[in-house]
Amino acid sequence: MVELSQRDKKILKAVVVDYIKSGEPVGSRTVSKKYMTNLSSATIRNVMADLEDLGYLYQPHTSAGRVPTEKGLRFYLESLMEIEKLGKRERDAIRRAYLDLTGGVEEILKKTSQVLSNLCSQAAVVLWPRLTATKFKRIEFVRLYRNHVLTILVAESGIVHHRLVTYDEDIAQEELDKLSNYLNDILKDMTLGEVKNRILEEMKEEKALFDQIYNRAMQIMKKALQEKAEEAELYIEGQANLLDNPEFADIERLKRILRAFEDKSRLLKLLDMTLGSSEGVQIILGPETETQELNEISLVSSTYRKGEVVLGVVGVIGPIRMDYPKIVPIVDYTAQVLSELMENPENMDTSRS
Amino acid sequence: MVELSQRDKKILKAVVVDYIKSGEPVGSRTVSKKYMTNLSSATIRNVMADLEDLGYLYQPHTSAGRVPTEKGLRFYLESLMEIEKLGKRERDAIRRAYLDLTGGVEEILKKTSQVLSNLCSQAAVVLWPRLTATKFKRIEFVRLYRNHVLTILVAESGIVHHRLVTYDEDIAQEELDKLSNYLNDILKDMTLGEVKNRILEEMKEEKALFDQIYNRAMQIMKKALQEKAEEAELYIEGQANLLDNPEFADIERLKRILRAFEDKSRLLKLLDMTLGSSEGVQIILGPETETQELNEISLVSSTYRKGEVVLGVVGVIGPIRMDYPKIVPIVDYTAQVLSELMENPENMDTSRS
DNA sequence: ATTAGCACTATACATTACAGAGTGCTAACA
DNA sequence: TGTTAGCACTCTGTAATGTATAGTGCTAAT
Repeated sequence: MVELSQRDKKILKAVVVDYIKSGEPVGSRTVSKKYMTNLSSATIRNVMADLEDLGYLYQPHTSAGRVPTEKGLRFYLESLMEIEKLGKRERDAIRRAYLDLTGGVEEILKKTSQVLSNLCSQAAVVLWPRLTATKFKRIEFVRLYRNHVLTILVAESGIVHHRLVTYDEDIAQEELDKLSNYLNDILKDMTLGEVKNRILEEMKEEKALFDQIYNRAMQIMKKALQEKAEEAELYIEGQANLLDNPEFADIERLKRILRAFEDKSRLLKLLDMTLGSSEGVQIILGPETETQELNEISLVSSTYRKGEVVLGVVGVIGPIRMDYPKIVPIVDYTAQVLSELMENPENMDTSRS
Repeated sequence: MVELSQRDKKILKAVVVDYIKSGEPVGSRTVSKKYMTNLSSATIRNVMADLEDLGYLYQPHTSAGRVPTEKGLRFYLESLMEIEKLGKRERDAIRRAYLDLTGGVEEILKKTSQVLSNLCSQAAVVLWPRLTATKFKRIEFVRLYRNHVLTILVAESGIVHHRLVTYDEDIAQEELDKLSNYLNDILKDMTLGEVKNRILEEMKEEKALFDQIYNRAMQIMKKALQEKAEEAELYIEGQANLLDNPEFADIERLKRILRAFEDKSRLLKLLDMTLGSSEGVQIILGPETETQELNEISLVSSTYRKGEVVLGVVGVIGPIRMDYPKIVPIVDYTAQVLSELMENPENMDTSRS
């Protein structure tokens, strides 16, 4: 593998930057004039031919300029990109967006997706806090009708999960209240991950066989906690923004992408990939996922946290050609602000005054 | 206003039907050949010219065929359309879709939007049961942090509304439990509309000034019931289906429509219009709403009910040129099935066996 | 009242021509 | 030896042109 010289990198960078701006293949003349006035277009041409041989650039046809390949883009993202610094004005705009919210965490998350999609002029996506990461606050059982119990699970963050479970006996509301009281008592201050484990564990023990109340409580609770794969655990916002990108003028392409959005499971998988990652912004290029449907888009994302615990993911989805230097710091900062809000929800109110 | 002769109507109908099928202006020759073999194209031409003068048809340019105007379409829908009968196969398909659902009403509604968008190959929309129409089942208060109470309202249908309210005093969880117990007691068996009225009414009375528990309960309950205008009270499904319509090949048009969908308030208003309507399917053509954003689409909708009480609306959204004879009965039947399910949720389980 | 026939018109489509942008290569230059 | 000017070549996009097609309105004949 040949090392790129300083000059090669500079030219590669110029091509990527210009391509990101214009969306069109960039020729040697453009690079020479706009980015490297000390070199002639002929020289640039030679270098670009080399870069093409090395797989960083690609030529749509003989007499066209060059377009970065996935490899070229990735190299740019890793080593060449100069992230813009976020201006005070933008930082304020992001913070201010949260000021007049009165509702709970859901509202904050929804607002976040709006902020991101507006500021970046692309689609934005927000993955909800994972159940396992948040703390248990309260459980409530409501008998709706025969054999059917509505379970309402409240996380410490204020997020509410509810679920209708069936139980093979019909339990009166009075007894359900006892069960929930019991559970509220013993599950206090655990994370939902711990809750789940504990329940699975204790159901194995003999005690379950003899203590009916205990047994029922555990059974219902277990059902309440079952992850429903279909559940919409994410917001997508600003899909219409995607239409502003010239690369999506092609209807067929657009259709593929919108369909991918409707079936949220694929996106979930994508976002899950970034959940485990370390701090900071991550960029996933569509082709890297090897998922046909996401081939033409890319994701700029970051996790948000409460203290050290990763809760979820926020990100921006757009075409592979995105204005990364602008978007990366926005996602970064938004995720930070969101983490602060998660840490201390009362902030929101005090900052209003 | 001149009355249309039988023949005029037949020709108008032919134009509309053919236009709905093909999406292109239909000429006299086509009508003569495909729909009225007993008449020559010249005769048809004369009639069509008359229909144009009367405002039922419109000619994009001198040498093109005719396209129905809004007036023409409306006339067709009211008096000429022959609704197709829904085959047993389709009826079964709709019923079967609900069989394997385990969750509550939300899941049913979501499924409904999927069913409609699939069967009609357009976007589908489902308006949730209005708060006021459903019966109160239970209220729960959870203290999240200082001055912040999470209120959880369960309707008899199993729909859960939750909301974070602030209260100017910090109330301990023990007291909140008392308050909710009190409310659960006195609000039993009322509809949420009645609940709201009763609370507003009683807060005026003097009792509120003296009885602190009573007072607090009412205050918080009132806040919990406040309709949040922004709340997403509807599902939209199958937006990508719209891309299959040739009329939406134009990106600009598509953009306008997707933006209209993102701002749900406009759609809500549209659906509200049909809420008050009598039984059966209603069709609203975009231009009739006089809302710029909805100008190019139309809505086929029906209410769904529990007994005599109208709960919400289901519908199909597509281009003004839609296959109404096919879609109307689908919407109609789906709304019926949905009403049955609302009436008696246990149906779902029994039919599974 | 209906229709055949004809002149007329607008669109859609294919063909052609041409300008523009870009390349690779060669030869000259510092 | 690295850089550059110059030139022939290639591909695309666009504008201009001609032609086929589908449709109309009108008139005169049935």
